[in-house]
Amino acid sequence: MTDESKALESAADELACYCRLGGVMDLLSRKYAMQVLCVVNATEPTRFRELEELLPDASTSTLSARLDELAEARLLDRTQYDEIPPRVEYEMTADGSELAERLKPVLEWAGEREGTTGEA
Amino acid sequence: MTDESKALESAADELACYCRLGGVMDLLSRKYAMQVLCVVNATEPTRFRELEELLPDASTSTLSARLDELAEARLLDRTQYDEIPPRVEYEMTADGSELAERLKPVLEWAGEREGTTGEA
DNA sequence: CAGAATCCATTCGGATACTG
DNA sequence: CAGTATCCGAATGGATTCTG
Repeated sequence: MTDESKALESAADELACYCRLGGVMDLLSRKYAMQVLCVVNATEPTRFRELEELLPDASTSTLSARLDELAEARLLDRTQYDEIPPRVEYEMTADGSELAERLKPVLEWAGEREGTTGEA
Repeated sequence: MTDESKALESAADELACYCRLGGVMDLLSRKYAMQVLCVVNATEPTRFRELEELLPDASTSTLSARLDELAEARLLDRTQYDEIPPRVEYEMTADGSELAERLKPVLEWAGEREGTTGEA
């Protein structure tokens, strides 16, 4: 088998996959989901308050929802310390970390593009 | 300056960016947007019909909407040939292609994860 | 501090039908 | 073939208020 046909085959495999990404992609498509992942990945252990400061446009409830979803999907871990005042920390799971690394180039691209394109 | 402090600085830069990704991320967060980008990137020039076959879960109107948005954001180009029957082809712009390449690892990860995680 | 709960406007996306 | 137009229910996210 030639390299070329191998390349074609793997392209076909990828394509076949693209139609069945369901669950995870829906999760990632929710507002700030990718940002949350990358911010936690870059600052872990991360507290709720930090997240709010780093993503000021996101509302408390949205952030909270995203955190729950990502934790339930085992992309990140939530650890609660019963102190006063209460403290909660979020950290990446191995899976979440892997995803965040792959997400980074995308968000960086998005960051560079801001302002680059003249948008009305 | 040490490598370490450089790393910290760039981490800070990245973080500062994550709060201002607005527009593009909203675009990418719409349903099937990332898939469309990657499918076109892998099959260009791509016709509407192909897209529908490769992403059968997406409705005509959703696909159409996504294509419009991505074209308007100059992530892909739309070329219309006035033949009978009509033919339209979508291709990546340089920008879109760059993004699609960065998106690929993410979608691949998503593909591998399907079935891997016991989801109800 | 770290959310949970509630309420609501808006958006999104699917189905369907129609067009050049 | 390649959409567009319309309609509508479902889901989403923001604001606000309250709690352990």
